[in-house]
Amino acid sequence: MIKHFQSSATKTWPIHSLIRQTVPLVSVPRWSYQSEAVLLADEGDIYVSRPAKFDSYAYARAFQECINQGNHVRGKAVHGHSLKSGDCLDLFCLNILLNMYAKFDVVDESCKLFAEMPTRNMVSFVTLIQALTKCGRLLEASQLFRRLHKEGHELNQFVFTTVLKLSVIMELPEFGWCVHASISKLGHESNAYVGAALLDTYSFSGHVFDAKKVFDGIVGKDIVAWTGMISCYADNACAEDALQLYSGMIMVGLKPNNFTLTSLIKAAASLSSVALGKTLHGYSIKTSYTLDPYVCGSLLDIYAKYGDIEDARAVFEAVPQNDVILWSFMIARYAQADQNEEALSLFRQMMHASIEPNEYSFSSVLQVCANIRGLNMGRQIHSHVVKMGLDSEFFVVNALMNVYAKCGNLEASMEIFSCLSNGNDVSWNTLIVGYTQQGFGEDALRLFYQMHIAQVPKTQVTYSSALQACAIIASVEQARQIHSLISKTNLSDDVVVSNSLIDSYAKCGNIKDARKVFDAMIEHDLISWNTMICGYAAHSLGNDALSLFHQMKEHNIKPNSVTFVGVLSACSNVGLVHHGLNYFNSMSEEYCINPSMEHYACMVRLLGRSGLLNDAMEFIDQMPVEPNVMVWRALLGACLVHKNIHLGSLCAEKVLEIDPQDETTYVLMSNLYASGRSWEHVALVRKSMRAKGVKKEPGCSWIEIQSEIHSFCMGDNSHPDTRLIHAMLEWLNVKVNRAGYISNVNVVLHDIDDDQKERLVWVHSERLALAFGLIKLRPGSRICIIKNLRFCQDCHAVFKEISKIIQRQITVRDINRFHHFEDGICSCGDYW
DNA sequence: ATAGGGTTAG
Repeated sequence: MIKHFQSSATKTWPIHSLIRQTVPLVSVPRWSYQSEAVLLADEGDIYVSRPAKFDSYAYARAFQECINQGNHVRGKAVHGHSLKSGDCLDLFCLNILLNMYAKFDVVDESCKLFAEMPTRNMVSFVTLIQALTKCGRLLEASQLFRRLHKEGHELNQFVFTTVLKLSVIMELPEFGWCVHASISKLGHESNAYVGAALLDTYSFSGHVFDAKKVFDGIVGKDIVAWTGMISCYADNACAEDALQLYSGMIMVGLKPNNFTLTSLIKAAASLSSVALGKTLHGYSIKTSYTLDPYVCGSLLDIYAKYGDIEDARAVFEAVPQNDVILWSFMIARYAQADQNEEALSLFRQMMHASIEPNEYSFSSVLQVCANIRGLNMGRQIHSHVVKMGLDSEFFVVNALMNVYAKCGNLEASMEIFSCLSNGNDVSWNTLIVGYTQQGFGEDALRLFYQMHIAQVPKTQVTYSSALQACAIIASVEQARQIHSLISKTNLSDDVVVSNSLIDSYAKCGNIKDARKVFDAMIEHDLISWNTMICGYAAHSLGNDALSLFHQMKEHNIKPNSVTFVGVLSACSNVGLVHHGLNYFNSMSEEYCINPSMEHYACMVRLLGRSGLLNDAMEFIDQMPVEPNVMVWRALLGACLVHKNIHLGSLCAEKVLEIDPQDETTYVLMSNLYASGRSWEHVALVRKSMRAKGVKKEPGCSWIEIQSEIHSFCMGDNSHPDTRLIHAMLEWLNVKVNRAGYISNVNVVLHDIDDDQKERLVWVHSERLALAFGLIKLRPGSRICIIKNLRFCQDCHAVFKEISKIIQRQITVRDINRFHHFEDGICSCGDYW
């Protein structure tokens, strides 16, 4: 009550008149006290009764004060008063008002004012152009510049810096270069402000040499000019020049500021010199520039990319954590390093600190959801994103699509995609990669062709995932079509795309075409060599794989872990036990590569297949790590080939101890018992499978006829040509039997009479596919069949016979490898 | 008196 009274009492006293009196006494700088017009606005209507006439200068002071204080409401009130009182505002004052509305982000108000102004000068134009540039209305800004030019206003340094900045933001450096001509003509080139802006234009378009010419021409180079040139070098892969220029700058006695440090750290990053980064970090700490978010950001960048992510974390912890960019950056790096828990915990902390996540934070945390296949968390964040209105942000949308795709919910991913008004290449790619990774090769390829028809530009990612899709369904025809599309683009020499082509041809059964692509490549990376070596290994071309491995070493390419998986499995496919052991030992001795489970499994397979079952067992005993399912299963496979029931059941026990649901093991075990005709054991295995709810995946094979995939399941009669197929099978049966072949019906799991068993194997999916291929494909051409499981033993033997009888090459890709049949022999040497 | 230059993340 009292307070209120006192305040209203003060109000009745005209303070501004008091201030006017005090000014001469205490000589405060002119602009530091409140102007009368501001007070007038604050006091409101009280002064309306008192006729207060203000001149334009008073209003100008008032507006400027409101700008400085960021007081939006007051600014508007003062403007309102001037309109009501009819006080005149001259051009000078109106320009400040233009600027005020621009600063308060009400550019529409600025535009309105600009249109209503009785006259305008160059300052009015410059102010509005800047305002429009800042809020992204670039077209209007450039039109305004044209008008300024047409109306014949003077072109001074301010105009030039403004329009140069516009040219960079519009990504039209050519526009900036045209302006350069006028700048030179008017002699503004040597001005430090104009020079720095010009420098930026050239730097942006990568014209380092022209930038340097501008820099050299600047008279009285200040820290901004030096920093501009340093940053130009740093941005355009001339890090050494950046550092050299920096020492020149030190020599003329200038000290780096936060801008300079940011560019220098960036240069250090492009040299991947963490040591230099650390020196600059030290200097930044001394000068407190680490408090600058930009300096901090570039330090985070260099540590996370080339050093230790924990160093980056330390930088992050040492600064005030109120910058969403730094948070997002840390989260993104953790997500990329697959440190998902850390990324999530930071995201939670950020929310807790009431820092509003932006599109970057959301896309990073969504990447975490994709990494950990966290569908529920992804959904939660999705709704959060929608609430914040960020669901149309490009990166966020693609990250969301990626989460759903990675979690196997391709429908949801597709739904987001179909809601996009214009899906760009990344969203198409996300979808194609999603379908490919979930194993839906046909859907992925359908999308690829839709993308092609929609004329969306295709990238490295598009082609490699489409080729991967071809590999899944083993469609060599479509791989060829995509290959011819690629050869018409500038990606035909791309290493990643070429590597995908090699892999795709190899997986489609066409190892010769794979090699052609390999030979045609201008340069090979480690992946090219690995892909080719592993391709040869899968095709049992062990000697080709090993000779390529030696060529690789001659080219001084250092093999990695994957190379040795290829090399060792090549040895195991062709039974090179001695070589294999040598390569295995050289891995750790020569190349410092620790053997992984895959390498151990390769070795067990190598020893086991060659009949050295005891050596294989000994090898397992000597492993420094606990063997996993893969290793035991490798030995079990060898036991099956060599019919060692005792060791085989031991292996099976080991596998089922680790993974009681491993269906392959049950199948292998029943095959093993069946081969020894111990039907009670087979029955036990089947019982145990039923008890544990393990089901045998149905055998399925497919074959491509004129770019169309035909698939067959065991005993499948659903194909329209089923009658023809069965007639063909009957014919083959007679032919094979006449050739003296006796069916190895052990492989059938059921305890039924041999006649029935034989009928059962004659409807195995691989035989159906083969019969269909024989009907449909050109006589004499190679037949290529894909199977989802391991090749059946009996079918394998029959395929060998058939290849001899009909004198045709047959290729079968099973879950592990390729089998090339020719004239009664299989490339696998009957070990698989 | 009013307008201007350079630096961080996919």
